[in-house]
Order: sequence, then structure tokens, then C-alpha cells
Amino acid sequence: MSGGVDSSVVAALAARTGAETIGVTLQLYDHGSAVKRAGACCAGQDIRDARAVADKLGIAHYVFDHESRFRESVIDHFADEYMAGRTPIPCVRCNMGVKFTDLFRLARELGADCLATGHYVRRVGGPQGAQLHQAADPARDQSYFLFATTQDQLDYLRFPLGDMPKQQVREIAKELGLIVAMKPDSQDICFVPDGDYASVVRKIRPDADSGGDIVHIDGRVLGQHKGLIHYTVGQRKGLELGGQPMPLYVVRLNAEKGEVIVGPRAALRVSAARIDDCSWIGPADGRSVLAKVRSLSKPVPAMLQAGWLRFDDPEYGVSPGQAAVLYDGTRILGGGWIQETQAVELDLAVA
RNA sequence: UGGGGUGUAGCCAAGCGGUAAGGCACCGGUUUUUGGUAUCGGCAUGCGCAGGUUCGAAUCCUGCCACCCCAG
Repeated sequence: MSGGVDSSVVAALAARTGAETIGVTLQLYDHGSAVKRAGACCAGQDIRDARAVADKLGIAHYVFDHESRFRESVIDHFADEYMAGRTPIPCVRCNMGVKFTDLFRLARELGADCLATGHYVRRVGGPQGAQLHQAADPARDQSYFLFATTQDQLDYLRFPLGDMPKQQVREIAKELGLIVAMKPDSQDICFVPDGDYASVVRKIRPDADSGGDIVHIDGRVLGQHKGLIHYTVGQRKGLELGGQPMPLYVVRLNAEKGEVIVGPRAALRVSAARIDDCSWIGPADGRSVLAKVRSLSKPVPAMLQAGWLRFDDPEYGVSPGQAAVLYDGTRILGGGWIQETQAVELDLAVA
């Protein structure tokens, strides 16, 4: 129970079945008063909210201190990725580690028959066991963040919200008089107080802010940047390069040289991405699949061959460090982490 | 201190007598459980400065200033 509407309603639905229900909250970080901001979870007031909901429902509630674990498995990795010129995606690490490994183990230790979470994703029975599918409400689907779920985890997990729209979840919370019914959705990175993720990286890695050259793909040095951690492939804003006929985008980051390489939008096109650290719960290799390389985008046709995900049509702004998640229709097959990309050849005539 | 050229928003830049285009950048909104993208909106009472002509000047005239180029 994160202290938000979703996990609170999950607890309520579980309790309503008559099964013995235990609420578990992991305290993940503590920014003091900073966590009072809208969109936070798993700390401070949110824990008190979770406790209040559990009391209201009349279920047991345990809070476990996972700050150090969260820091090791999510925050440190987050900072290191940025330092290496990559773009991390902490929500996946959090789901893989803290939630589906640590919380999973706790649930088993508590003797639970299953672990229910508030993720918007569906678990569907199939011929070879449970399958993971996108949520019924596509606007709410969180499957991208859960691609690394294992079959073992899936067998034990339940996602009661996967079939319902968010509005219905809020209505249930309202009917039950849960204090979190109108609490705003969480967004952005939960452990970053005010959207300034760079300051979090800086706090952990004090040498993070070494600037360097901004170099055009044609070799011209166009200016100076504030440090690699402020940029990601595909990014347009924040380069502060005026006087250009066309907008410039970050094409790649060179951590060795400390350079930000920029170019026109066409330079963002990639035909393939190499992925590793893959995790599969369905057959994907060598088949035509649908792939997502960011959470907010329609899946695009692609094929995985020898570790390379080849897109039928060029994709824009694919960044190392992000996840590539593969689907067969609504079914999640798994995915991997993007290591490098293959750019589409540019015409020689570049402005 | 001979000749030529240019000075319009942070940057690039149109306009060449009729009441300041556009692009980039920047700022704000929308979208969103990563980062980003996209999209919508905002952004020069003033055109190097000072005078003058005119009903009206960024546009014409005069002077000054700054920068650039070519010559000595």
C-alpha cells in the first residue's frame, strides 16, 4: 500500500472477498517535508494515509523500512546511469526489485496465498500458465514498467485494477469513504521532490555537473552544456542554442569525451536497437512483434534478431538506458534494456 | 578619420514612407507513474544614438557612435 488510491482500493477489494487481508507498505525514502508534494508515494504522509485506510478497512497493516534497499537498487543506479550518459527508468527497477522481489518475499514469509498490487495491467490465464496483458484502459496501462516480471512472480501476483478504468477506482474509494479517494495521481519520479532530477543526481554524485562541448553531427562545436546528466537522447529543450534555422535535438551523449552531440530531427531516426539483460515470459525472438521504447507511445512493428530489435519503420529518439518492451497484441512478451542504436543514414545535405 | 559595408527582441532575420513577418532560444499551459517528444499560448509602444523632413519614418536627410571588410 503506497498511500495512493489504487493500492488502497486493491486492499479494499481484497478485504471485501472475505479473505484474510494484510496491508504492507514499504517506506522507500524520506525527504522530510518535501514528500508532502502532490504525486509522492511511499513516504511520510503517504504512509499515514495507508495506515488510515487499513484501519478503516479493519485489516492488518505493516510498514517496513526499505530506504537503504531502495537507495541501492533504484536511486544509486539511477544516478550512475545518468553519469554514464544513459537515461535510466527507475520505475522499472523499482518494480523489479523492491516490489516484485522484496515485497514478493515478504508476502511469502507472511504466508500469503498471493500478492495483489494496484498496477494497471492484467493477468490472464493461458495454456502455459498466466500471461501478462495490457490494462483494459489503454490510457492507464502500466505494462511498460512491468516488462521484467518473471513467470514465477506472475503466478503469485494479482492485479485487481487491470480491468477497470481509473474513474471506477476512484468511485469505489469514494463509496467506501477512503480518505485517499481524491488524492492526485502520482507522476514524475517519486523520489525527486520537484521535478529537478539533476539535483538528486548531484547530491549522490557530487562530481556530476562537469560541463563540456555541444557538438553538431557535422563536427562544429556550437556551445557548452551544463553536464551530461541534464540531457537525454531526443531532447530538444534546454540546449539554449539560438540562431538556428531548425530546432536541434540531442542525438547522442558521449560520456568519454563529455560531449553532447546534436543534430536535426532527421538525425534522431534509428532503424534498430541492441538490447540485453532481457527478460521473457513469452516467445519473442525472430517473430513479428509490437515494440515500445518509451511508456507513452503506440507500440510499433518490429522484429528481434540476434539481440537487435529492428523496427519496420524508423523510430525517433531512442535512448540507451531505456527499456524496449515487446508485445504480441495486448500480451507482454518481455523486453530488455537498450544498449545502443543504429542510426538511419542521413542525406549528405544537412543544413 | 582613404574606400566600401552593416547596425531591427537572447540569437538568426524580413521589412526599404503608412503604423514591427518568420525561425531558433526562452517562459507558461496541455499531455504523462522514467527521461524526453508533441501540441497550444506568450514573448520589441519600438528598429545603434541624437536631431530634421513628413499628416505619418525602422524605412528619406544630417551628424555622431560601434562593428566588419578592402586598401595604405
